[in-house]
Amino acid sequence: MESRCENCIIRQFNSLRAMSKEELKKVSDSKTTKTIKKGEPIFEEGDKLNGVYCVRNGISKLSKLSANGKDQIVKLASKGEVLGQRSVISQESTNLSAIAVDDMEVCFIPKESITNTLQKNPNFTLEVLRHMAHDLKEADDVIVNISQKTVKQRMAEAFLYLKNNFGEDADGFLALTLSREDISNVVGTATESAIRIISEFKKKGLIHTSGKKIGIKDERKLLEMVEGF
Amino acid sequence: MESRCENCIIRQFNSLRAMSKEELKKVSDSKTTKTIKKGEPIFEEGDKLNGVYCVRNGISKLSKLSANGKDQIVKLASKGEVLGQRSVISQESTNLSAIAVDDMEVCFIPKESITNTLQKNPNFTLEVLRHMAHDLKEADDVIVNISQKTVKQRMAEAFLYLKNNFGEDADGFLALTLSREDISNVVGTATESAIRIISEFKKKGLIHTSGKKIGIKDERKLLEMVEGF
DNA sequence: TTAAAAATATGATATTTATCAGTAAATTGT
DNA sequence: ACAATTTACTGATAAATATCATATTTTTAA
Repeated sequence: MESRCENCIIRQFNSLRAMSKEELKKVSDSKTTKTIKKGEPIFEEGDKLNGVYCVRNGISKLSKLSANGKDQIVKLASKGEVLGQRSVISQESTNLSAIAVDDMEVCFIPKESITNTLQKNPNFTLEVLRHMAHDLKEADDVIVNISQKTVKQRMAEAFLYLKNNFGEDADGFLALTLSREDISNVVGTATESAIRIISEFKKKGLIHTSGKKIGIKDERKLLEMVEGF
Repeated sequence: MESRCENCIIRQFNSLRAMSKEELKKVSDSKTTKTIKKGEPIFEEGDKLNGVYCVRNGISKLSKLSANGKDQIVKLASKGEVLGQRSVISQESTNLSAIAVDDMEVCFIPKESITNTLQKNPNFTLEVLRHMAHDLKEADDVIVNISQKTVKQRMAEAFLYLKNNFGEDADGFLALTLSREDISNVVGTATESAIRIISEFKKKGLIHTSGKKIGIKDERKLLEMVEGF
Protein backbone atom coordinates (compact mmCIF):
# COMPACT_ATOMS: atom_id res chain seq x y z
CA MET A 1 0.00 0.00 0.00
CA GLU A 2 1.45 3.32 -1.10
CA SER A 3 1.90 5.62 1.86
CA ARG A 4 3.49 8.73 0.32
CA CYS A 5 0.98 11.20 -1.09
CA GLU A 6 3.44 12.14 -3.82
CA ASN A 7 3.03 8.69 -5.30
CA CYS A 8 -0.60 8.07 -4.43
CA ILE A 9 -2.65 7.46 -7.55
CA ILE A 10 -5.80 8.64 -5.78
CA ARG A 11 -4.44 12.15 -6.00
CA GLN A 12 -5.06 12.15 -9.74
CA PHE A 13 -8.77 12.26 -9.05
CA ASN A 14 -8.91 15.24 -6.72
CA SER A 15 -7.68 18.75 -6.13
CA LEU A 16 -4.49 17.62 -4.40
CA ARG A 17 -2.97 17.27 -7.85
CA ALA A 18 -2.67 21.05 -8.00
CA MET A 19 -0.34 21.11 -5.01
CA SER A 20 3.36 21.73 -5.38
CA LYS A 21 5.89 19.07 -4.45
CA GLU A 22 6.71 20.72 -1.14
CA GLU A 23 3.07 21.24 -0.25
CA LEU A 24 2.37 17.64 -1.02
CA LYS A 25 5.28 16.55 1.12
CA LYS A 26 3.87 18.44 4.06
CA VAL A 27 0.50 16.81 3.55
CA SER A 28 2.16 13.46 3.33
CA ASP A 29 4.09 13.97 6.54
CA SER A 30 1.07 15.11 8.50
CA LYS A 31 -1.54 12.71 7.19
CA THR A 32 -2.69 9.58 8.96
CA THR A 33 -4.42 6.59 7.46
CA LYS A 34 -7.59 5.21 8.98
CA THR A 35 -9.67 2.14 8.45
CA ILE A 36 -13.39 2.48 8.88
CA LYS A 37 -15.69 -0.51 9.05
CA LYS A 38 -18.95 -0.74 7.22
CA GLY A 39 -21.60 1.21 9.05
CA GLU A 40 -19.19 3.28 11.08
CA PRO A 41 -19.04 7.07 10.79
CA ILE A 42 -16.05 9.01 9.52
CA PHE A 43 -17.62 12.09 11.03
CA GLU A 44 -21.08 13.13 12.09
CA GLU A 45 -23.39 16.06 11.53
CA GLY A 46 -22.38 18.91 13.78
CA ASP A 47 -18.80 17.75 14.28
CA LYS A 48 -16.10 20.33 14.09
CA LEU A 49 -13.57 18.90 11.67
CA ASN A 50 -9.85 19.27 12.17
CA GLY A 51 -9.09 18.20 8.67
CA VAL A 52 -10.35 16.54 5.55
CA TYR A 53 -10.63 12.89 4.61
CA CYS A 54 -9.35 11.60 1.30
CA VAL A 55 -11.10 8.40 0.27
CA ARG A 56 -8.73 5.65 -0.80
CA ASN A 57 -11.10 2.74 -0.82
CA GLY A 58 -14.72 2.00 -0.21
CA ILE A 59 -17.81 4.18 -0.39
CA SER A 60 -19.20 6.71 2.04
CA LYS A 61 -22.68 8.11 2.24
CA LEU A 62 -23.05 11.79 3.06
CA SER A 63 -26.35 12.25 4.78
CA LYS A 64 -28.37 14.51 6.98
CA LEU A 65 -30.86 13.51 9.62
CA SER A 66 -34.27 15.13 9.48
CA ALA A 67 -36.62 15.97 12.34
CA ASN A 68 -38.68 12.83 11.76
CA GLY A 69 -35.64 10.60 12.19
CA LYS A 70 -35.10 9.71 8.56
CA ASP A 71 -31.80 10.24 6.80
CA GLN A 72 -31.46 11.93 3.46
CA ILE A 73 -28.41 10.83 1.52
CA VAL A 74 -27.09 13.83 -0.36
CA LYS A 75 -24.10 12.20 -2.06
CA LEU A 76 -22.22 8.93 -2.33
CA ALA A 77 -18.46 9.48 -2.29
CA SER A 78 -15.89 7.03 -3.59
CA LYS A 79 -12.19 6.75 -4.30
CA GLY A 80 -10.50 10.10 -4.83
CA GLU A 81 -13.16 12.24 -3.23
CA VAL A 82 -12.22 14.55 -0.42
CA LEU A 83 -14.71 14.72 2.43
CA GLY A 84 -15.13 17.62 4.81
CA GLN A 85 -13.59 20.20 2.49
CA ARG A 86 -16.56 22.49 2.65
CA SER A 87 -16.62 22.63 6.44
CA VAL A 88 -12.91 23.27 6.62
CA ILE A 89 -13.16 26.06 4.07
CA SER A 90 -16.10 27.80 5.68
CA GLN A 91 -14.78 27.08 9.18
CA GLU A 92 -18.14 25.80 10.31
CA SER A 93 -19.11 22.45 11.78
CA THR A 94 -20.27 19.96 9.16
CA ASN A 95 -23.88 19.85 8.10
CA LEU A 96 -23.58 16.24 6.95
CA SER A 97 -22.59 12.90 8.39
CA ALA A 98 -20.21 10.64 6.49
CA ILE A 99 -20.84 6.96 7.12
CA ALA A 100 -19.07 4.02 5.53
CA VAL A 101 -21.27 1.94 3.23
CA ASP A 102 -18.36 -0.43 2.65
CA ASP A 103 -15.25 -1.13 4.62
CA MET A 104 -13.17 1.95 3.92
CA GLU A 105 -9.68 3.27 3.95
CA VAL A 106 -9.22 7.02 4.20
CA CYS A 107 -6.37 9.44 4.75
CA PHE A 108 -6.91 12.13 7.30
CA ILE A 109 -5.22 15.39 6.35
CA PRO A 110 -5.03 18.06 9.08
CA LYS A 111 -6.72 21.25 8.05
CA GLU A 112 -3.57 23.35 8.37
CA SER A 113 -2.02 21.71 5.32
CA ILE A 114 -5.14 22.58 3.39
CA THR A 115 -5.78 26.10 4.64
CA ASN A 116 -2.15 27.11 4.23
CA THR A 117 -2.12 25.95 0.67
CA LEU A 118 -5.44 27.63 0.00
CA GLN A 119 -3.90 30.93 1.02
CA LYS A 120 -0.72 30.52 -0.97
CA ASN A 121 -1.37 28.49 -4.07
CA PRO A 122 -4.01 30.02 -6.36
CA ASN A 123 -3.89 26.97 -8.61
CA PHE A 124 -4.92 24.74 -5.77
CA THR A 125 -7.62 27.12 -4.62
CA LEU A 126 -8.94 27.37 -8.15
CA GLU A 127 -8.96 23.60 -8.49
CA VAL A 128 -10.93 23.22 -5.26
CA LEU A 129 -13.25 25.97 -6.45
CA ARG A 130 -13.90 24.15 -9.71
CA HIS A 131 -14.76 21.00 -7.82
CA MET A 132 -17.11 22.88 -5.58
CA ALA A 133 -18.75 24.59 -8.55
CA HIS A 134 -19.37 21.16 -9.99
CA ASP A 135 -20.83 19.85 -6.73
CA LEU A 136 -23.11 22.85 -6.50
CA LYS A 137 -24.39 22.27 -9.99
CA GLU A 138 -25.11 18.66 -9.11
CA ALA A 139 -26.90 19.73 -5.96
CA ASP A 140 -29.12 22.06 -8.00
CA ASP A 141 -29.96 19.19 -10.29
CA VAL A 142 -30.89 17.02 -7.32
CA ILE A 143 -33.20 19.75 -6.03
CA VAL A 144 -35.01 19.96 -9.33
CA ASN A 145 -35.20 16.19 -9.64
CA ILE A 146 -36.63 15.63 -6.21
CA SER A 147 -39.27 18.26 -6.57
CA GLN A 148 -40.28 17.56 -10.15
CA LYS A 149 -40.01 13.83 -10.61
CA THR A 150 -42.08 11.02 -9.17
CA VAL A 151 -40.62 8.49 -6.78
CA LYS A 152 -40.70 5.92 -9.58
CA GLN A 153 -38.67 8.18 -11.85
CA ARG A 154 -36.17 8.92 -9.12
CA MET A 155 -35.79 5.21 -8.38
CA ALA A 156 -35.06 4.53 -12.04
CA GLU A 157 -32.59 7.37 -12.04
CA ALA A 158 -30.90 6.09 -8.89
CA PHE A 159 -30.25 2.69 -10.48
CA LEU A 160 -28.77 4.28 -13.57
CA TYR A 161 -26.67 6.55 -11.40
CA LEU A 162 -25.35 3.60 -9.42
CA LYS A 163 -24.45 1.78 -12.60
CA ASN A 164 -22.75 4.76 -14.19
CA ASN A 165 -20.79 5.75 -11.12
CA PHE A 166 -19.90 2.49 -9.47
CA GLY A 167 -20.25 -0.04 -12.27
CA GLU A 168 -21.36 -3.66 -12.32
CA ASP A 169 -19.86 -6.87 -11.01
CA ALA A 170 -19.10 -9.97 -13.06
CA ASP A 171 -22.69 -11.24 -12.75
CA GLY A 172 -24.24 -8.02 -13.99
CA PHE A 173 -25.31 -6.74 -10.60
CA LEU A 174 -24.63 -3.20 -9.45
CA ALA A 175 -21.19 -3.18 -7.88
CA LEU A 176 -22.38 -0.98 -5.04
CA THR A 177 -24.94 -2.88 -3.01
CA LEU A 178 -27.05 -0.62 -0.87
CA SER A 179 -29.66 -1.72 1.62
CA ARG A 180 -33.25 -0.99 0.67
CA GLU A 181 -33.28 1.61 3.37
CA ASP A 182 -30.21 3.37 1.94
CA ILE A 183 -31.80 3.31 -1.49
CA SER A 184 -34.90 4.92 -0.07
CA ASN A 185 -32.71 7.53 1.62
CA VAL A 186 -30.98 8.37 -1.64
CA VAL A 187 -34.29 8.68 -3.45
CA GLY A 188 -36.03 10.44 -0.60
CA THR A 189 -38.97 8.14 -0.03
CA ALA A 190 -40.31 5.64 2.50
CA THR A 191 -38.46 2.34 2.62
CA GLU A 192 -41.65 0.39 1.87
CA SER A 193 -42.29 2.53 -1.18
CA ALA A 194 -38.78 1.85 -2.44
CA ILE A 195 -39.24 -1.89 -1.92
CA ARG A 196 -42.58 -1.84 -3.68
CA ILE A 197 -41.11 -0.08 -6.69
CA ILE A 198 -38.23 -2.55 -6.80
CA SER A 199 -40.81 -5.35 -6.95
CA GLU A 200 -42.69 -3.54 -9.68
CA PHE A 201 -39.55 -2.92 -11.75
CA LYS A 202 -38.68 -6.58 -11.35
CA LYS A 203 -42.11 -7.69 -12.62
CA LYS A 204 -41.77 -5.34 -15.58
CA GLY A 205 -38.37 -6.80 -16.42
CA LEU A 206 -36.48 -3.56 -15.88
CA ILE A 207 -34.21 -4.99 -13.20
CA HIS A 208 -33.39 -8.33 -11.62
CA THR A 209 -32.43 -9.06 -8.04
CA SER A 210 -30.71 -11.65 -5.94
CA GLY A 211 -30.96 -11.05 -2.25
CA LYS A 212 -30.20 -7.41 -1.79
CA LYS A 213 -28.24 -7.24 -5.01
CA ILE A 214 -29.86 -5.46 -7.91
CA GLY A 215 -28.97 -5.67 -11.60
CA ILE A 216 -30.13 -3.53 -14.49
CA LYS A 217 -31.89 -5.47 -17.20
CA ASP A 218 -33.46 -2.87 -19.48
CA GLU A 219 -31.48 0.33 -19.36
CA ARG A 220 -33.37 1.91 -22.23
CA LYS A 221 -36.73 1.56 -20.54
CA LEU A 222 -35.35 2.88 -17.28
CA LEU A 223 -34.04 5.91 -19.13
CA GLU A 224 -37.40 6.46 -20.79
CA MET A 225 -39.03 6.29 -17.40
CA VAL A 226 -36.67 8.95 -16.05
CA GLU A 227 -37.54 11.19 -19.00
CA GLY A 228 -41.21 10.69 -18.30
CA PHE A 229 -42.50 8.38 -21.04
CA MET B 1 -25.84 56.53 -9.18
CA GLU B 2 -22.30 55.46 -8.43
CA SER B 3 -20.62 54.12 -11.52
CA ARG B 4 -17.11 53.26 -10.30
CA CYS B 5 -16.76 49.81 -8.76
CA GLU B 6 -14.17 51.16 -6.36
CA ASN B 7 -16.84 53.23 -4.68
CA CYS B 8 -19.78 50.88 -5.12
CA ILE B 9 -21.24 49.91 -1.80
CA ILE B 10 -22.65 46.70 -3.26
CA ARG B 11 -19.12 45.38 -3.38
CA GLN B 12 -19.12 45.09 0.41
CA PHE B 13 -21.56 42.22 0.12
CA ASN B 14 -19.70 40.04 -2.33
CA SER B 15 -16.35 38.57 -3.24
CA LEU B 16 -15.28 41.61 -5.24
CA ARG B 17 -14.14 43.15 -1.97
CA ALA B 18 -11.13 40.83 -2.03
CA MET B 19 -9.87 42.39 -5.25
CA SER B 20 -6.91 44.73 -5.30
CA LYS B 21 -7.28 48.34 -6.36
CA GLU B 22 -5.89 47.66 -9.81
CA GLU B 23 -8.02 44.60 -10.34
CA LEU B 24 -11.08 46.53 -9.31
CA LYS B 25 -10.17 49.31 -11.69
CA LYS B 26 -10.05 46.86 -14.57
CA VAL B 27 -13.42 45.48 -13.61
CA SER B 28 -14.79 48.97 -13.38
CA ASP B 29 -13.48 49.92 -16.82
CA SER B 30 -14.84 46.83 -18.51
CA LYS B 31 -18.20 46.56 -16.79
CA THR B 32 -21.49 47.72 -18.27
CA THR B 33 -24.68 48.50 -16.45
CA LYS B 34 -27.97 47.00 -17.55
CA THR B 35 -31.57 47.53 -16.65
CA ILE B 36 -33.83 44.51 -16.69
CA LYS B 37 -37.57 44.79 -16.47
CA LYS B 38 -39.71 42.61 -14.28
CA GLY B 39 -40.22 39.23 -15.91
CA GLU B 40 -37.32 39.56 -18.31
CA PRO B 41 -34.37 37.17 -18.23
CA ILE B 42 -30.81 38.13 -17.37
CA PHE B 43 -29.73 34.85 -18.87
CA GLU B 44 -31.35 31.53 -19.61
CA GLU B 45 -30.66 27.89 -18.93
CA GLY B 46 -28.11 26.61 -21.41
CA ASP B 47 -26.66 30.04 -22.25
CA LYS B 48 -22.94 30.35 -22.46
CA LEU B 49 -22.07 33.30 -20.28
CA ASN B 50 -19.37 35.78 -21.19
CA GLY B 51 -19.28 37.21 -17.73
CA VAL B 52 -21.03 37.53 -14.43
CA TYR B 53 -23.82 39.81 -13.28
CA CYS B 54 -23.56 41.77 -10.07
CA VAL B 55 -26.98 42.66 -8.70
CA ARG B 56 -27.35 46.31 -7.75
CA ASN B 57 -31.06 46.49 -7.32
CA GLY B 58 -34.08 44.24 -7.50
CA ILE B 59 -34.48 40.51 -7.10
CA SER B 60 -33.78 37.69 -9.51
CA LYS B 61 -35.06 34.14 -9.38
CA LEU B 62 -32.67 31.38 -10.37
CA SER B 63 -34.68 28.52 -11.72
CA LYS B 64 -34.59 25.42 -13.80
CA LEU B 65 -37.27 24.13 -16.12
CA SER B 66 -38.33 20.52 -15.69
CA ALA B 67 -39.54 18.08 -18.34
CA ASN B 68 -43.20 18.68 -17.40
CA GLY B 69 -42.86 22.41 -18.02
CA LYS B 70 -42.78 23.56 -14.41
CA ASP B 71 -39.99 25.74 -13.05
CA GLN B 72 -38.16 25.01 -9.85
CA ILE B 73 -36.75 28.11 -8.20
CA VAL B 74 -33.45 27.18 -6.63
CA LYS B 75 -32.50 30.55 -5.20
CA LEU B 76 -33.63 34.15 -4.95
CA ALA B 77 -30.76 36.57 -5.42
CA SER B 78 -30.75 40.17 -4.29
CA LYS B 79 -28.43 43.17 -3.94
CA GLY B 80 -24.78 42.22 -3.78
CA GLU B 81 -25.10 38.72 -5.19
CA VAL B 82 -23.08 37.75 -8.21
CA LEU B 83 -24.91 35.65 -10.78
CA GLY B 84 -23.29 33.29 -13.24
CA GLN B 85 -20.10 32.83 -11.23
CA ARG B 86 -20.39 29.08 -11.18
CA SER B 87 -20.75 28.76 -14.93
CA VAL B 88 -17.83 31.07 -15.56
CA ILE B 89 -15.65 29.14 -13.12
CA SER B 90 -16.48 25.72 -14.48
CA GLN B 91 -16.52 27.02 -18.03
CA GLU B 92 -19.81 25.33 -18.75
CA SER B 93 -23.09 26.76 -19.95
CA THR B 94 -25.45 27.68 -17.12
CA ASN B 95 -27.81 25.15 -15.67
CA LEU B 96 -30.15 27.82 -14.39
CA SER B 97 -32.13 30.72 -15.76
CA ALA B 98 -32.02 34.08 -14.01
CA ILE B 99 -35.24 36.06 -14.37
CA ALA B 100 -36.07 39.41 -12.84
CA VAL B 101 -38.82 39.28 -10.23
CA ASP B 102 -38.60 43.04 -9.83
CA ASP B 103 -37.27 45.72 -12.08
CA MET B 104 -33.54 45.26 -11.78
CA GLU B 105 -30.26 46.98 -12.24
CA VAL B 106 -27.20 44.80 -12.71
CA CYS B 107 -23.58 45.27 -13.70
CA PHE B 108 -22.21 42.93 -16.32
CA ILE B 109 -18.56 42.07 -15.71
CA PRO B 110 -16.76 40.30 -18.59
CA LYS B 111 -15.39 36.96 -17.51
CA GLU B 112 -11.77 37.88 -18.28
CA SER B 113 -11.63 40.27 -15.34
CA ILE B 114 -12.84 37.44 -13.16
CA THR B 115 -10.78 34.55 -14.49
CA ASN B 116 -7.59 36.60 -14.53
CA THR B 117 -8.05 37.57 -10.92
CA LEU B 118 -8.93 34.01 -10.00
CA GLN B 119 -5.58 32.89 -11.33
CA LYS B 120 -3.56 35.61 -9.68
CA ASN B 121 -5.15 36.63 -6.43
CA PRO B 122 -5.56 33.77 -3.94
CA ASN B 123 -7.48 35.99 -1.56
CA PHE B 124 -10.12 36.60 -4.17
CA THR B 125 -10.29 32.95 -5.14
CA LEU B 126 -10.58 31.97 -1.50
CA GLU B 127 -13.34 34.49 -0.99
CA VAL B 128 -15.27 33.14 -3.96
CA LEU B 129 -14.65 29.64 -2.66
CA ARG B 130 -16.08 30.53 0.74
CA HIS B 131 -19.18 31.91 -0.90
CA MET B 132 -19.58 28.80 -2.96
CA ALA B 133 -19.09 26.58 0.08
CA HIS B 134 -21.88 28.48 1.74
CA ASP B 135 -24.15 28.12 -1.29
CA LEU B 136 -23.45 24.41 -1.40
CA LYS B 137 -24.38 24.00 2.23
CA GLU B 138 -27.62 25.83 1.61
CA ALA B 139 -28.34 23.63 -1.39
CA ASP B 140 -27.86 20.52 0.75
CA ASP B 141 -30.31 21.92 3.25
CA VAL B 142 -32.83 22.53 0.51
CA ILE B 143 -32.47 18.93 -0.65
CA VAL B 144 -33.16 17.60 2.83
CA ASN B 145 -36.07 19.99 3.31
CA ILE B 146 -37.78 19.12 0.10
CA SER B 147 -37.53 15.43 0.62
CA GLN B 148 -38.35 15.31 4.32
CA LYS B 149 -40.88 18.03 4.93
CA THR B 150 -44.48 18.28 3.86
CA VAL B 151 -45.66 20.95 1.47
CA LYS B 152 -47.29 22.74 4.39
CA GLN B 153 -44.03 22.84 6.32
CA ARG B 154 -42.13 24.06 3.29
CA MET B 155 -44.70 26.80 2.71
CA ALA B 156 -44.31 27.96 6.31
CA GLU B 157 -40.56 27.89 5.89
CA ALA B 158 -40.74 29.86 2.65
CA PHE B 159 -42.66 32.69 4.32
CA LEU B 160 -40.15 32.86 7.15
CA TYR B 161 -37.32 32.81 4.64
CA LEU B 162 -38.87 35.69 2.71
CA LYS B 163 -39.26 37.70 5.88
CA ASN B 164 -35.73 37.05 7.10
CA ASN B 165 -34.05 37.70 3.79
CA PHE B 166 -36.07 40.47 2.24
CA GLY B 167 -37.85 42.03 5.19
CA GLU B 168 -41.27 43.62 5.55
CA ASP B 169 -42.81 46.84 4.30
CA ALA B 170 -44.36 49.55 6.42
CA ASP B 171 -47.70 47.74 6.58
CA GLY B 172 -46.21 44.46 7.78
CA PHE B 173 -46.35 42.67 4.45
CA LEU B 174 -43.41 40.75 3.03
CA ALA B 175 -41.30 43.24 1.12
CA LEU B 176 -40.78 40.76 -1.69
CA THR B 177 -44.12 40.04 -3.33
CA LEU B 178 -44.08 36.87 -5.37
CA SER B 179 -46.90 35.57 -7.50
CA ARG B 180 -48.63 32.46 -6.21
CA GLU B 181 -47.00 30.57 -9.04
CA ASP B 182 -43.52 31.73 -8.04
CA ILE B 183 -44.23 30.75 -4.45
CA SER B 184 -45.23 27.29 -5.62
CA ASN B 185 -42.05 27.11 -7.67
CA VAL B 186 -39.92 27.98 -4.66
CA VAL B 187 -41.68 25.39 -2.53
CA GLY B 188 -41.84 22.80 -5.28
CA THR B 189 -45.55 22.12 -5.40
CA ALA B 190 -48.57 22.69 -7.63
CA THR B 191 -49.83 26.27 -7.78
CA GLU B 192 -53.28 25.22 -6.60
CA SER B 193 -51.79 23.46 -3.61
CA ALA B 194 -49.83 26.56 -2.68
CA ILE B 195 -52.96 28.70 -2.93
CA ARG B 196 -54.93 26.25 -0.85
CA ILE B 197 -52.33 26.31 1.88
CA ILE B 198 -52.26 30.11 1.84
CA SER B 199 -56.02 30.09 2.42
CA GLU B 200 -55.60 27.59 5.24
CA PHE B 201 -52.84 29.60 6.92
CA LYS B 202 -55.02 32.68 6.65
CA LYS B 203 -57.95 30.92 8.32
CA LYS B 204 -55.66 29.73 11.10
CA GLY B 205 -54.39 33.27 11.66
CA LEU B 206 -50.81 32.48 10.72
CA ILE B 207 -50.66 35.01 7.90
CA HIS B 208 -52.76 37.79 6.44
CA THR B 209 -53.06 38.83 2.84
CA SER B 210 -54.07 41.76 0.73
CA GLY B 211 -54.22 41.03 -2.96
CA LYS B 212 -51.08 39.13 -3.71
CA LYS B 213 -49.29 40.59 -0.74
CA ILE B 214 -48.70 38.31 2.22
CA GLY B 215 -47.86 39.27 5.77
CA ILE B 216 -46.73 37.12 8.66
CA LYS B 217 -49.03 37.23 11.64
CA ASP B 218 -47.88 34.43 13.93
CA GLU B 219 -44.21 33.74 13.42
CA ARG B 220 -43.96 31.41 16.40
CA LYS B 221 -46.65 29.07 15.08
CA LEU B 222 -45.12 29.08 11.63
CA LEU B 223 -41.80 28.11 13.16
CA GLU B 224 -43.43 25.32 15.13
CA MET B 225 -45.03 24.09 11.97
CA VAL B 226 -41.64 23.98 10.22
CA GLU B 227 -40.23 21.98 13.11
CA GLY B 228 -43.09 19.54 12.85
CA PHE B 229 -45.34 20.26 15.84
C1' DT C 1 -26.38 -24.49 14.68
C1' DT C 2 -29.82 -22.13 16.24
C1' DA C 3 -32.44 -18.54 18.47
C1' DA C 4 -32.80 -13.66 18.10
C1' DA C 5 -32.57 -9.67 15.56
C1' DA C 6 -32.68 -7.20 11.46
C1' DA C 7 -33.94 -6.57 6.73
C1' DT C 8 -37.12 -7.47 3.07
C1' DA C 9 -41.61 -8.04 1.35
C1' DT C 10 -46.69 -7.40 0.74
C1' DG C 11 -51.50 -6.06 1.80
C1' DA C 12 -54.80 -2.76 3.62
C1' DT C 13 -55.62 1.73 4.49
C1' DA C 14 -54.97 6.67 5.38
C1' DT C 15 -53.00 10.82 4.06
C1' DT C 16 -51.04 13.96 1.12
C1' DT C 17 -50.74 16.09 -3.08
C1' DA C 18 -51.85 16.78 -8.01
C1' DT C 19 -55.06 17.37 -11.58
C1' DC C 20 -59.12 18.92 -13.81
C1' DA C 21 -62.93 22.03 -14.13
C1' DG C 22 -64.86 26.14 -13.36
C1' DT C 23 -65.62 30.86 -11.06
C1' DA C 24 -64.07 35.26 -9.18
C1' DA C 25 -60.90 38.84 -8.83
C1' DA C 26 -57.15 41.60 -10.33
C1' DT C 27 -54.21 43.51 -13.86
C1' DT C 28 -53.17 45.20 -18.44
C1' DG C 29 -53.47 47.66 -22.59
C1' DT C 30 -56.12 50.67 -25.27
C1' DA D 1 -63.33 53.05 -18.25
C1' DC D 2 -63.66 48.74 -20.21
C1' DA D 3 -62.87 44.50 -22.60
C1' DA D 4 -59.31 41.09 -22.62
C1' DT D 5 -56.09 38.56 -20.35
C1' DT D 6 -53.92 36.87 -16.60
C1' DT D 7 -53.86 35.52 -11.89
C1' DA D 8 -56.13 33.90 -7.79
C1' DC D 9 -59.27 30.91 -5.80
C1' DT D 10 -62.42 26.72 -4.73
C1' DG D 11 -64.51 22.17 -5.24
C1' DA D 12 -64.45 17.47 -6.81
C1' DT D 13 -61.80 13.84 -7.80
C1' DA D 14 -57.79 11.05 -8.96
C1' DA D 15 -53.25 9.67 -8.25
C1' DA D 16 -49.19 9.18 -5.60
C1' DT D 17 -47.15 8.16 -1.49
C1' DA D 18 -46.86 7.13 3.51
C1' DT D 19 -48.17 4.47 7.31
C1' DC D 20 -49.44 0.50 9.88
C1' DA D 21 -49.73 -4.35 10.36
C1' DT D 22 -47.83 -8.56 9.59
C1' DA D 23 -45.41 -12.31 7.23
C1' DT D 24 -41.19 -14.00 5.36
C1' DT D 25 -36.48 -14.17 4.55
C1' DT D 26 -31.76 -13.09 5.67
C1' DT D 27 -28.16 -11.94 8.76
C1' DT D 28 -26.00 -11.89 13.23
C1' DA D 29 -24.21 -13.45 17.33
C1' DA D 30 -24.05 -16.58 21.15
